[in-house]
Amino acid sequence: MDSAAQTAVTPAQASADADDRDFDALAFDVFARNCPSRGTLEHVTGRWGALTLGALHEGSLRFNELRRRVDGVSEKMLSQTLHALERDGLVHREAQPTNPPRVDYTLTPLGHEVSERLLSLIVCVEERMEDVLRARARYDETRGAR
Amino acid sequence: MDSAAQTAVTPAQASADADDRDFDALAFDVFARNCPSRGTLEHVTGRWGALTLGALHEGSLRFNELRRRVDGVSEKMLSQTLHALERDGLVHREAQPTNPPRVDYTLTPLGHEVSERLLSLIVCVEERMEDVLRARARYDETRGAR
DNA sequence: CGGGATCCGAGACGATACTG
DNA sequence: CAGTATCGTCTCGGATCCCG
Repeated sequence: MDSAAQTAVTPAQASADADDRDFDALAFDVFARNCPSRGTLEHVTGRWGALTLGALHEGSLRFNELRRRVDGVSEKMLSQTLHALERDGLVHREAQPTNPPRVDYTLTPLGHEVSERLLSLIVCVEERMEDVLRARARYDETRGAR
Repeated sequence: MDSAAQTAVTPAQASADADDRDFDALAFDVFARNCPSRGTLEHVTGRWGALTLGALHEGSLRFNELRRRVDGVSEKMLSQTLHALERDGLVHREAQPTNPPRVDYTLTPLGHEVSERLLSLIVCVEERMEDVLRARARYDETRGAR
């Protein structure tokens, strides 16, 4: 696999002392303001994106099944979220022209890779939630609950 | 049946109608609307939370170092983000009463665990960014760019 | 059932100014 | 340097109505 985003560097210009920037060999640096990966990361980690991917990680789901699983999401936001994820190639949409209409949403292989990491994070947060709650109580006590 | 009635249940988790949830034994289900873990997850995965934790994963940083590392963040949002993360017990703030003032932000052990998973996700997205961009181009082409 | 279109309020966000 | 306070903008997101 070649990296298409790699910029050709002339030997004359490639001064070996690029010491100001510890380049980590990544073509897409999410820390840079204009990097497209920041947008995708926000789709993935956004309020509804994360939960949607998490729900689909268990298997294919239909629109209203997703709505029920992701408690509290509105039709609009779910639709919007699914569009963004589909556009980014993380979710596959399969519509069947039956009546009543039936549409299944599934993770793509790429989406599965991402959601696996995401789930790991979600589970980690869930498991450590008691620590978080204790830290919050301590913080609020010290600061007078702001 | 694993319904161990004695599993450590915190007083904070009061709403428990567990008749419909059979898939796991997690006390804090992020898919539930009122679960506090959802808030913490949003702090962690939010636009600035994720990048802040990612930046701190490499080591302790000062306020303005963070500002420079997390490209594009405003003082206000960085401050706000750090407060939320500190309150959740993910970031430790250490102020030294020197002149000029010096404040270091460090990940707590818990924060480190979380940021490790987060970084895994971030790196995954960065590495697969070319696939994402290709998927987007295909999507936009098919749909006529919306 | 599976959505799209529209309205509108709340909160996120950035720029600026000010403090210690 | 390390923030807080205030203000204006602008997006997010829910409610509602509508369609195939």
